[in-house]
Amino acid sequence: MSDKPNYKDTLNLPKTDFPMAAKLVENEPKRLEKWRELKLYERILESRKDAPLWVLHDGPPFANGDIHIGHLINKTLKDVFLRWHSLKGERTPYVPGWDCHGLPIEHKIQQELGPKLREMSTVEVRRRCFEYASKYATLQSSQFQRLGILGDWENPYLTMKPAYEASTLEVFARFVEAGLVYKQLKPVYWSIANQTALADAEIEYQDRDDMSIYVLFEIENRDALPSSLNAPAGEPVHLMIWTTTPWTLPANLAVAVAPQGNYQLVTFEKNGRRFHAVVVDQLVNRIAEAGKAQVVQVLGSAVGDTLTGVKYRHPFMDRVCPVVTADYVTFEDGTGLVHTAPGHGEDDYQTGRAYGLDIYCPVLANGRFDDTVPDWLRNQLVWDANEIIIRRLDELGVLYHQQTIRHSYPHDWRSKTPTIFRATEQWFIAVDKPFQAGGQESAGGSKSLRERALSAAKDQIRFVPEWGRARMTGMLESRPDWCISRQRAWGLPIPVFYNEQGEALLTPESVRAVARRFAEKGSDAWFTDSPAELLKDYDPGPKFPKDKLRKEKDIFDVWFESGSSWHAVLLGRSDLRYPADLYLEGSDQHRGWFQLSMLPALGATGQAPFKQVLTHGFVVKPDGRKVSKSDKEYVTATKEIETHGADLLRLWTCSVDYEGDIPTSPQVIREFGDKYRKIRNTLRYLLSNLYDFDPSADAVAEIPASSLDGWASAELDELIRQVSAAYDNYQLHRAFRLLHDFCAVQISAIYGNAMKDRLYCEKPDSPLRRRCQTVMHRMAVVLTKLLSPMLVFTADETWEHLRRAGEDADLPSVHLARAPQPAAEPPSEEQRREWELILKLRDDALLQLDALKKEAGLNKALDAELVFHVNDDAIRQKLQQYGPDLEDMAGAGHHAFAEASASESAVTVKVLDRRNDYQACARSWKRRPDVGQDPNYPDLSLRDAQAVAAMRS
RNA sequence: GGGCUCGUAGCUCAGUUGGUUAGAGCGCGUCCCUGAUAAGGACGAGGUCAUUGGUUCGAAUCCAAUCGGGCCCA
Repeated sequence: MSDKPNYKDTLNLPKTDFPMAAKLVENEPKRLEKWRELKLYERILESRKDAPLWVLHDGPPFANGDIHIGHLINKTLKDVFLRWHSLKGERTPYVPGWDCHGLPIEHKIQQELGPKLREMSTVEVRRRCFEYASKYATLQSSQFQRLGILGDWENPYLTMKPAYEASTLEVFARFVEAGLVYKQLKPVYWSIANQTALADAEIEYQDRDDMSIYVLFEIENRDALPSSLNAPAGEPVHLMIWTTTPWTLPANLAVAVAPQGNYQLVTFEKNGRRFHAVVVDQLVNRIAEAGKAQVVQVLGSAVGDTLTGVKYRHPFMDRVCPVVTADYVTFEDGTGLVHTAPGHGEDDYQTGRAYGLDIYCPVLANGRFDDTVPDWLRNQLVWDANEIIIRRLDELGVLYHQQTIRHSYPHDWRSKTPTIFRATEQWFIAVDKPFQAGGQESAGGSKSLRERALSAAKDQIRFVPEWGRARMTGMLESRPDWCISRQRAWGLPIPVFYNEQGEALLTPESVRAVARRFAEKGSDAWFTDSPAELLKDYDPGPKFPKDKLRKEKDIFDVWFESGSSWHAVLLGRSDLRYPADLYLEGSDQHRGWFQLSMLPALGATGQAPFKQVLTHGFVVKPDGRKVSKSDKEYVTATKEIETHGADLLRLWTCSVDYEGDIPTSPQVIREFGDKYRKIRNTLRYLLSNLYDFDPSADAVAEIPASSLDGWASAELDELIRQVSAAYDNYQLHRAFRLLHDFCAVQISAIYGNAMKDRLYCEKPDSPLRRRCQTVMHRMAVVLTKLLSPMLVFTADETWEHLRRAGEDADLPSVHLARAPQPAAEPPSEEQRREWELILKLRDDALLQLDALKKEAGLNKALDAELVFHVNDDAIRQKLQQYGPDLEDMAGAGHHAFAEASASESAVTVKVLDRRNDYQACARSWKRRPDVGQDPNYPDLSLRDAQAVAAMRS
């Protein structure tokens, strides 16, 4: 220690227990415990029980595995918006949910059971699935809670709960009532090995060698051919098609052409034999080459559209079929004419429906042909049929060419065998059939689901971002009827019964009868109870004797269940309301949950289930590409939370523009820690300078505008306005940046830095110091509140270290507080210009200080003096009101005024090195002319001398 | 292949109805402070606004095409 007088003890140096290191990982769980004891969620709702409701309806994640980064982003966004609305004083109940039924869980259980599966009953398998889903719903619940998501975690909704199942059936009953449910054949992936339908998720693509063939179909009505083809009189004319699945030819019911394609009638010669065939112009040469044939001549051409009306005779089935047009016809392979079998392909099926063709499928569940085909094919396995059919076509003289190709082909992922497309009976909801919604005559009259959905998307829903509307509209325009049946065990049974004649019993009341049973016993009842028990109080009439009924085997598409959540949750709970204010999910849900919630809601009530739809993008690697689990950039949500704490992950989520892709990696998140620390340290600095400040006793009522305090106060008001607007518009990254930059610039670089001298050196209760503390205290309160939706843990921690007054005084948590309001109207234009001038002078001074540092070794701004050259009395008087701000804003020791020369602008600042002119005050380190003027304290400036004297008296 | 969408400094973001040398914060570099100290401050270097071609007196901003991503389909 030096023997110079040490004045450090006489300073009001910052003091606080608020630690610099957050130790989030260690401390967050303790705070969760505090909230639990406080019953924070219930308490917040209670404190807003008469306030307007704001309802966000949670989309149910699948109850499978740990939460991942997408869940983290989704739930964080929901929580932040809920908390913002709560901060604004609204009542924001939040009921989380889980999607529990479905294939992934059923598969998992099947894998676990292995061969034992065959010995188990459906009910036993379903019980395992139930346990599995319960386990993961519980696990994810705890992980979400660890993230700080506030909600009714004691009473979440699960789609497999009996009450929920019954509610889903009620939605179905309304569809039945509206007359929109029907049954029809539709091709699905079919595993011959397991004799079962397969979902998309059960398909894996493997390379396979198949025989591809070019086949000639003879045209039946030659007079329908466009004359521009110049078909030669008296000779047969053919359509040439190409297929890699010869076994589907018996089910051929049409040939599709591209409506805008340019087709030619070509005379080919192969092995000395001539024939005329229609093919697309750009493939003529490739066809000739492939078949080692010559193009003798091109007879004529015609556009695809003009070929409709042409009919051809099937080469070995007794039928005549049409030429149709389809958009999916391409000219990359084949002939430009596509063999169409509506019972054996998705595209073919759509075309078949469009043209009113049969959905004909002569293939049985065991992969063998039925009796509707010629003798020579009957009972043949489709794979064997390939060769038989090719041989037959050759014999008939209509096989132009055959060659082996290797292509990627869908396989059953369990048996590893190739699948086929096979038409089976499925249940549908009609989207184009007009109906009366839910008995509400006023709700749109007699319109179809599609019309209602399009109209709702057009002008009844707000989309964030706005382009969601276009995306949803496009999907609604093109979507086919909704196929709601699945051939699975783990799901909600479709409550249909069949009598001995195979007629279906499906009425609103039969569905409701089953729903009542499910509400009591859960949907397992479908597998344990008899039809008579399931229909207990319902009389289906003489056509359907209860003791002779057979139960449907199909279950619902899980989307029908999650898409009915508005009914089970929003209408089913008294604390919520229908429709919801907001649905918020990833942008993939335009097709998924958003659309498939809208359809049931419109079908049952005529009203969309949400007023606003918000979507967020997906996580990608820093280079913008898709991430996979094996990438080093893959982020494991649970691991990141354990490493950095939830608040950091939450803040990071709020910092990115979620409308687009979200670049992420462990490194990105780690480096983001700087932003958190900046905010935390700024809060800590504010708190540390408020240790002796009691807002209810020490606050200064008037903050003069012409002061840094006035400027800072106005900046804070502006921050409140802008952050509030950003939250209201769901622009979290904007809110984050405003808050962060306010900490970094307004407080840390400018205001907080400038105020050090007076905070530390003025006597504790000096007006100047108290005025600054008044502003800083408001800053701390405002920042804590505005940050509280994002930094739920840190803001609450800050709250505890903050001495509070008024309505905030007794609140045990910041999450019970109300949003901050600006203290004053926005400043006048004139006032704004005045502050701009002050900050401009500050910038000038800092540049000069930097120059002096480099040129003269002036390292401490306190050794410098700012001299303001002013040639305007009004400006001088204005500046003088700023007092010590004029030196403190640049960290200088002293300031003075001087006359400006006429050539200079109204006011300029000159920075002077005063190391050889003034003494430095031993206490404030400010170098100024008044040091030593008080004989009792020869080493102090007057201000410091008075401060020390006051404290020692 | 189709629908929707994105592409501004190393990173995260601003850039209103087209108008002076394209901004901020962070990071980085250099330096300062040591009374916010595993903190704080100052200054500085970074961009052919994905590319190309149009419209215009003038375009990051409007139009078209191309390239490269993403989501959903096929």
